[in-house]
Amino acid sequence: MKRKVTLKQISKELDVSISTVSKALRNSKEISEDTREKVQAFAKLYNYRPNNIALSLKNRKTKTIGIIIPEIVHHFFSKVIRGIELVANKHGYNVIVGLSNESFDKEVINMEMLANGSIDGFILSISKETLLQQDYHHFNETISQGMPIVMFDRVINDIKCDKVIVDDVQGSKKAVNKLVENGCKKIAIITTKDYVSVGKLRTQGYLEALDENKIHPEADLILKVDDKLVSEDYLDVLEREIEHLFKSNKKLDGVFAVNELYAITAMKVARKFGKHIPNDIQVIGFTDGVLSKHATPSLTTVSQHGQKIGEKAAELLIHKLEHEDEEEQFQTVVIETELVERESTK
Amino acid sequence: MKRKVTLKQISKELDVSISTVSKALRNSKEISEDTREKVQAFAKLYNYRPNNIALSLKNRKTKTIGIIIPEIVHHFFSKVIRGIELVANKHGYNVIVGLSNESFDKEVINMEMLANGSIDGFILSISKETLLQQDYHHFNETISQGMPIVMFDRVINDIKCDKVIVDDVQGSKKAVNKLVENGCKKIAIITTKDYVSVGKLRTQGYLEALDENKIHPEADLILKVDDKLVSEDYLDVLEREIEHLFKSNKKLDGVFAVNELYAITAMKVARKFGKHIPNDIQVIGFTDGVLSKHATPSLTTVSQHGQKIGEKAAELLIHKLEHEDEEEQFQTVVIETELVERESTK
DNA sequence: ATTCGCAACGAAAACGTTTTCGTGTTAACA
DNA sequence: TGTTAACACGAAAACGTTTTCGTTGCGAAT
Repeated sequence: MKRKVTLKQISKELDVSISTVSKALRNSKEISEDTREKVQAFAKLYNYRPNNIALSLKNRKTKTIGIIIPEIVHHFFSKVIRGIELVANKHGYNVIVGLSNESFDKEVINMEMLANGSIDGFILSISKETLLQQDYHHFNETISQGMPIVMFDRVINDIKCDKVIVDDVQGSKKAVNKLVENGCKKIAIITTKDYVSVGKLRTQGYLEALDENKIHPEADLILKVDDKLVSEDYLDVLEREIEHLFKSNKKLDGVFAVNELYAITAMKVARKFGKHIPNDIQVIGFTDGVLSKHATPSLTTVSQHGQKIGEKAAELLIHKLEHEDEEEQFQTVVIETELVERESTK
Repeated sequence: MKRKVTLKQISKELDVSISTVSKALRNSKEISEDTREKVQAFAKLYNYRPNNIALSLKNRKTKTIGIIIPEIVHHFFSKVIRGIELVANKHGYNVIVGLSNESFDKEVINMEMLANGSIDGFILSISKETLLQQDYHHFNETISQGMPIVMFDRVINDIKCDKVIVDDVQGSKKAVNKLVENGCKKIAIITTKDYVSVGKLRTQGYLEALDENKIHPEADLILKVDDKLVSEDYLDVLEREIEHLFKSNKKLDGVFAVNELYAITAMKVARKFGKHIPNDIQVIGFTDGVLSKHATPSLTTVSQHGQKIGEKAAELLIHKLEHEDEEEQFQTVVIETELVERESTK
């Protein structure tokens, strides 16, 4: 087992100083061609690679991006990571991942672990618990220590950082408008409680679209599911609530669900009630995951372009990291959604 | 913007030496209670946290695990990551993720990036291209430099490292036996080309199970899909090949697919041919993902327990890292599969 | 003969820790 | 009074780099 070779070892071996070795390897003109070749040959032979940690310490840059997300077993988030990793790697950055598991404490702990020198900046999406408690001190603290943050998807407006979001309102309007175009008269929305910012915005889009189409919103058609507790029987609860929605609205002919799972479950319930999709009821979801593509019938969705979100977030962060001199100003980039039509609509 | 405070700054501020500050913070008995309290109060006030990079350099340990996987937008791999992250965090480790995207070059580059001091050890699953080329020098080199590796799922036998695998053969036998028990006479397998080790093993399990049940294998019933090129029309090709399988085997009544996508597609084709699932044809997949759970009909699968695989891999690696003195010996842990029965079988 | 400039290299600081090994002061003891 | 031991602290090395600032030797110019 041959340990990694260092400058010091090379210098000892060749009987020159450490500085000479370092300079020779970086092709400094200070060093004679003779010794330069000698050093480089030796380094190549022993497969010398500068130690990243030492470089990080010296440069006070780690070339590493920290990602904090609520959950990784999730199509949207993994797509975002892929996007981040793609552009990060292109710029010579690595990516370190922390999972909050939707918990405030884990979010804080993970951030503290990484903020102490391990990374140059954060890309994150806020956990539900944090959104609920509205305690954002950890974000503000890391920012005030000079570490930039880029938030995506689940963001908070009054935090001084770049943001990448989806045009949730517009996306929802596209969906609802489609349903209206396709002849739906009674359109329900299955959404989350309002503390989840994206849920709130999508609900808003739904309401605006109804308004623009001169349709009166009905409280009965708005189902706000509480997904605070991800318990074992979560799916059952969800299904029961949707069943209740169907029962109390016999004439329901359109459903807009703010995520894939809600949409799939709605289709399941519809089938249970003997409704044909899309003839009796049309369904549109949000987030373009595997489920939507491979469900039967396949699901029309508002696609979020997770990978593009990740790419943009990484670009923003890296730009900030490599242009620290520029005056501070934060932007919010909106990634366009796209309505992907499949079999669950006419 | 207040930069992170260091020992040196504290020492200057309180007019003591750096050593005194360090010792005071670590509650050394060398330091008088007086100065200890003074230092700790000051440190708390300024929210002092030791710099991870400096610690890494000093201790020659980063407390970070490098993960290299072919793809992150994949239920199985993200579950594994979740498992790794879980136990890594419990032991105070962080997790840094590199994606090979099934490419040999990216795998090598990613490993080199991380191997130069950034991490203490690797957990990885080998890319298809690497498996195809059979070039394993990068694994052997990192190992010979004293950096431990744990491989999971897609592994190579003759590399000196710990491995965590699924009992692919047994799992497949469970599936096929189930189909036989349920009365299937003509059972097909949809699998990958043999260079994907798990595909090969699952095919082997299929054949063994047939043999044990005194069923003659038929070449026509074995469909080996080439997933080397993940092209645009990959799905179409897959579908056509499966259609061909169905056409040339009219009496087909059981399908065992080595992954979720193949299984789902098989069900789709079956429906196209007017076959009812599970009455006419029963289908079993491998890997327990979202698709299986939420498809209609929901899919009976051989569950791999991705999270458990990740947990075990992390345990093995961390044990090796924290007991470097122990004599080298490598183990291969087999994670049991489990047949999860759903609607696609009787 | 003295100065100058250049080529080629080395010493040392710095990044932020921890730890080993002094060192000076004081109090107790012979 | 002189020795010793405990106490409280500081200096310095080490981890592996890069970079600034010497320093040396030597040929050329004055």
